[in-house]
Amino acid sequence: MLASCLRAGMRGEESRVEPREAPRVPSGRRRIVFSAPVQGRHEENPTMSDQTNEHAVAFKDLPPEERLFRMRHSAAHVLAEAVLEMFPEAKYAIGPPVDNGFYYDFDLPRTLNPDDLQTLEARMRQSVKANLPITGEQIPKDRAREIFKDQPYKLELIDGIEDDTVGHFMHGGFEDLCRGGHTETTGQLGAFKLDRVAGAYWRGDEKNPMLQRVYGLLFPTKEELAAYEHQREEAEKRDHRRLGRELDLFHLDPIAPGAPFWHPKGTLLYNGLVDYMRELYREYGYDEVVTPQLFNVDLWKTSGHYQNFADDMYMFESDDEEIGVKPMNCPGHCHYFASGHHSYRELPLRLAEFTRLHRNERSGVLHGLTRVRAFSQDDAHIYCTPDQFDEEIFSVFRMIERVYTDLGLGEPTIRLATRPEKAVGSAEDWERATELLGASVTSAGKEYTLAPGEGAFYGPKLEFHFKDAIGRSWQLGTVQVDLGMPASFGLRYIGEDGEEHQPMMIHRAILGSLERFIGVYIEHTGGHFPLWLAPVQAVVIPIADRHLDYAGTVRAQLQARGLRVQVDDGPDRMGAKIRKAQLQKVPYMLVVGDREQEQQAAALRDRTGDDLGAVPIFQIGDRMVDERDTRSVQAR
RNA sequence: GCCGCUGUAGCUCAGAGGCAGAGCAGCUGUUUCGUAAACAGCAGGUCGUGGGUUCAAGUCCCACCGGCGGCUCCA
Repeated sequence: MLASCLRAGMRGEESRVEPREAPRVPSGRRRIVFSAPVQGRHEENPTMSDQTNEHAVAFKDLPPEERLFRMRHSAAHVLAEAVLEMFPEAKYAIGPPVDNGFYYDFDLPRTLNPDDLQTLEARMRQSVKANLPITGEQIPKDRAREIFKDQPYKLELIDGIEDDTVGHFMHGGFEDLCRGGHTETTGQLGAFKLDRVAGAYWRGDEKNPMLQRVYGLLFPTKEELAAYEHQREEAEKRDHRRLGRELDLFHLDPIAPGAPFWHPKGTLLYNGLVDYMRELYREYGYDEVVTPQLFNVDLWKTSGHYQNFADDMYMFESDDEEIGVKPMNCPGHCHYFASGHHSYRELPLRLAEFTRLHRNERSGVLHGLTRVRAFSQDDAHIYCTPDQFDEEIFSVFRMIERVYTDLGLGEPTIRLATRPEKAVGSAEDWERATELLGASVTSAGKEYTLAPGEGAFYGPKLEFHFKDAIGRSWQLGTVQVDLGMPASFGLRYIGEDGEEHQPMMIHRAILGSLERFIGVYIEHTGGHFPLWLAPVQAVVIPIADRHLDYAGTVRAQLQARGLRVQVDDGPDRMGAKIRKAQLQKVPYMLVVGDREQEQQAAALRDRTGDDLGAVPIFQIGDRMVDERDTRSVQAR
């Protein structure tokens, strides 16, 4: 059964949509990519007809996504033309279309500044105005080598192409090595704008020289370009670093790079999520443990982390021992497992841990809460028999679904990450484990796409990605099979047959790093947390000082029901207090004046601005308790 | 770590060789107010740090440290 499901699942690869030539989708900040309309063509080995019949179908008759792809691709050429004109000695590398636009990489005699972008953009507009025809043909490699004899990057690209001929595209006096996909003329570029210049390693390898990458934005119309820029501004308003400060949730300081200071309100949010996960752990049969922070490096040598990640671990000497601060929980959990005898009756054993992890991330990658050096995870390791494997994976799927629903995250998309270059275990084990994971996804009625070579060193993994409120995709949970540690830690259990067996081991996290999750969740909700997670659930706003006592009574009544309620007893007028609460995104405002005091009520207002009229306090309490206990995902 | 940009009050920003500024936030006082900002006053700074040029340096130069945007990495 698994095998047939497996084949079905593997087909997911074909439907995978990725920007061609674009960097792999990504990481850290780059994980946040606005969803792209660019659809997949065949990236590798385009057929001859693709190129010789470049303009066989009129540009205007192409599907819109193909037109956009070509506009962006041609814009990259026009950019390179402008750069070569500005710097005749420039070496040009690659210039693909990407989400939202295009880029081109150059090796230049000096660094570009923002004024240069203006100049280049003006020069590009001249090419657009000239409306030059873009022509392409297949030429023999030898001729291409002659044409690009002064262009080392192009020569390297030519060497890497397997065919006997390569694509050659021209417009005006500009020529480029290119597999094609272009507009008919330079006048068909739509609305574009040079965006920024950034460094990028040649072929993405940090051992190679760093080139200057010029990014451009490009959309079919001015309106769409403006809409994208507007969306980017909106995204900035949701930036968790900004909201973290505005909502008084956390701060970062150079005194502890990459280690957030959680403020009281942020801590409520943090602990709210931890409490929630603990509740699920009880329901799903997990056992929580607390293992050490500091281990003799022997542990990390056994697990393989020392060999694979020593540079990213904090290490120091103490009492002539070499100590490594824990970057992951799994070796500690394996050590716990190995410390006792286990019967098959104890399996599956699901060990969860929330304690703090430290990873010495390189300074350049740190980013708010989404890339930190100190964090904790809703991390767990499942030790089970081979028979139990499927059910354990399904159980994790159910839990993920539950969490996504409760948090209002919608349906995740799944990627299956396969064997990386640095890996433990045999190729056969990898293949088997990868198949198992893929099959479990399809038999759970879900689909996945492949992420070749992106697995952990100890095993293949499933990644769960969710799309946030403004269309950006984020990786959250993972499920991984471990092919190394059960053996390297000598894990054994006694089976029904009385013999020793090696358990299977599954790593899984649902929210992943709590820090990162909260960062993502802040941006997803724009700070409008559901009531059960809101640090302050209601603010009581007295109209005049004579209502202060009554406001205090209201707060006490609600606090008695376990609600987090504050009274705004400051000197502001009511309107200002409402504004303040609104900006703090407090779910409910309870305005109390003479009339409300009379009726033991409050004028209820929610953060969408709706006035819900005078409501008796006990009813407000009922409403809030219900909203909290059902974990209602309130409208924003 | 690498490339580029950037660093002035808690926050957002102006000042670009010649006395360190504004708005918001904060504090004090007046106002006691009916659904997104009452009014007045006060306080707030080694202009990221260190060095240099200059009669004079937020301002020019160098180094370092943060931050931002990319690249690389992400167990």
